[in-house]
Amino acid sequence: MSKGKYANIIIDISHENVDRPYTYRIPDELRDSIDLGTSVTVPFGMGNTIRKGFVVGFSDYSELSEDKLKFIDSVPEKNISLTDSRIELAAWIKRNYGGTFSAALKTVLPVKQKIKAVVPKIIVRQVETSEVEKLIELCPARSSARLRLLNALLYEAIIPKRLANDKLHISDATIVKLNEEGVVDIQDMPKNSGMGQTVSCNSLNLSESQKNIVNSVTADYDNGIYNTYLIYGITGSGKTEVYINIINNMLERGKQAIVLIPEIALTYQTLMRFYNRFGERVMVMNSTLSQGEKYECYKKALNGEADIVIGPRSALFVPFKNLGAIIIDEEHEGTYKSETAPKYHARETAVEIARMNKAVVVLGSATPSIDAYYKAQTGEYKLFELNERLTGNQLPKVEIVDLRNELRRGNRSIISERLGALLEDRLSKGQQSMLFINRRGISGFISCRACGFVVKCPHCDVSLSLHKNGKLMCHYCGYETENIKTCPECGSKYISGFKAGTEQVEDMVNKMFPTARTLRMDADTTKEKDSYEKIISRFLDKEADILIGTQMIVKGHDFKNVTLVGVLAADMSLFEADFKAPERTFQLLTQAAGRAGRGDVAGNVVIQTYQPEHYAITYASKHDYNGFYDEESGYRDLMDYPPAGHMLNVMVSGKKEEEVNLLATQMCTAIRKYFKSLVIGPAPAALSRINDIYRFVFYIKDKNYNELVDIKDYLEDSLTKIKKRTCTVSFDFDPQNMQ
DNA sequence: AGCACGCCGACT
DNA sequence: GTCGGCGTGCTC
Repeated sequence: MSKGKYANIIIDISHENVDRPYTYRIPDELRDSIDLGTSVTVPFGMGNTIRKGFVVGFSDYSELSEDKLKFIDSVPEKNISLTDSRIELAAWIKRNYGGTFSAALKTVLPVKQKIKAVVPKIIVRQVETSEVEKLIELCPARSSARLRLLNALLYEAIIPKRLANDKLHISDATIVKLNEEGVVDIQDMPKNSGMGQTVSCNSLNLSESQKNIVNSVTADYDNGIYNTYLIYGITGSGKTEVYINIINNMLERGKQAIVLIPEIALTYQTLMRFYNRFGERVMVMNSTLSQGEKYECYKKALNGEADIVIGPRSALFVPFKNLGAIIIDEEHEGTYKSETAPKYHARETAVEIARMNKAVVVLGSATPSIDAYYKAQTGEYKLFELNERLTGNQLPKVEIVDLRNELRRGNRSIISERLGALLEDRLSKGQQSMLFINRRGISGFISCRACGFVVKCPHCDVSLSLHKNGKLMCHYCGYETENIKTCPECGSKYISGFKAGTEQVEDMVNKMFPTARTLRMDADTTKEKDSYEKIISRFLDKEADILIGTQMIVKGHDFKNVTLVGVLAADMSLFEADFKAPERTFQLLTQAAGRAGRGDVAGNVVIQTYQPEHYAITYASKHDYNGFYDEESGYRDLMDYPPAGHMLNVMVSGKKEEEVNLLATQMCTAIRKYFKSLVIGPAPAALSRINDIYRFVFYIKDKNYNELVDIKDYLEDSLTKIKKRTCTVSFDFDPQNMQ
């Protein structure tokens, strides 16, 4: 980006009221030392208080007249302080994932929300109550707020400031006045006590292969080698214990660690294992944490009050001073990719943060993402395997049921004869079952219930979606064709979109087994706070025989009494309009299968599908990750899909359809003219209109990621040259879901 | 966050 | 009228 006449500066005040760029004039003598991300000091506010700020952009003209703009005050000596490294990180995120600089800054730095106090303060009474009584008598009747506070101080020697502000409606001005008079003192809320007991290392009962991982990682670290490691370990092979021991070694070296977990998988048990080992040195962040509470976590990290943070994607940005390791559990999970701009991937960002801080990254999964395993194959990551179950129990028996045969035999229900028989058997034995209905990709693909044929795009090899206009459409390239009434393969008229929800399944089960007690878990039944945990614990307490649910039932939980898992329509996720569909299907099926027989009794898994010969399903049924990887990565290579190549998804949205379409088309034309990367589209997005905002997407493919970054920079730069812009443009690198 | 503006009740 | 507390809104 070229330097303009003015600098856009974000003021370093973590408060949303001032969280926007301000335009400043650049003094000539400072012009050379000012760049994107430079920290500067500027006069701010009516009193022209000198404050710190960050340069987040340049512009040539301003909406305000020039005489109203102030000059940048100075550029302080460039010290590599923590904030600077955060800016560097924000710059990296902005460069690699697009979006605004302030959005990147905001992902990296916590912003204080409206009501939340950043530092909880307390008001401490400094005088005797008799003195307070005198002050109340002397208090003029107009000083109502002062009176309220004094009255409260008669009863309480210490009042949390937030309570005084919110509940007693006393503004800071009143409190400050009383403070100046020496009546009260304003102090920080005291910390919870008892911090920092050290925990001795006891890696006693690690298996040989577990020890090997811990020792190699630690030895590398001690030799100044900061690698990224991928632990491919089947469910129950003890990955958590490996993480704990690596972290422990880091703590012994005075380093800190970040542990990322997919939101839903942070179970009470996992948490307690960390607490038992590391006590109060552990901070937990969950997704329900407010910005203010996140800010508290960041502060604790800066003050050295904690050494370990466990949390979702955003925990990555906890600013430890001596970061030693970043652990990413269930590395393959889609939640590690941000859905809002900047759409960063936690895995790649973790690797970058580790590089900046000289730390190691440890990834773990029972079904590694193709991306990560690919990098392990090329040597970019170091691979470890854990392939024995510590408890020694066997993997469950997996059967595939061909739903096309069920239809032929006249069974139109969603539950096959075989699954029905097994359910009955488990009910009679008092054992529990889980029915998993794969809701992913439910939107729109057309398949034949007689032969399993799926209508696909002739150019992109993804399934076509049924549009409201009654036509079938490809969301990659915009290819369009008429909907079909009969199957072109077998002539059956049972060709349509697949419709089945958890509710219908529950009704069906209740009809088939009137005595069975069922529990349902899906987006509807888990809306309320804690309802997810409630359903899980009710099922653990054997309050139900059958748990029916969407993907959320197959993540992470150990149900000792479950001996049967039924996957109702495995291929649903297989044909969503997305090249990652087979990968996700394989992962889901493997996880679902892993839920059966975790106790002493061997389990059964029934996978119902219209596509029994699809490689994602056959390899999952054989517990064969490597077989699946070989086939899938070969396919990605062939199509230049990630990780073999890279993709950039550009979404253009705006109120007027023609304008959006025009801009998207112009952008595509320009890229085709100036770059040699392959451009696909534009096409209307899968959700082509949301709240009367029209959305068009196009894709750019290239072997070289940086080529895509250049295209993004080019597009962003040309966008700033458009005077009146009515459309917004957002970027998604190597998208998790196609739009 | 922190400063000033202006509203409003109270006192001269 | 004038003084001063206290909430509100703005800061390039």
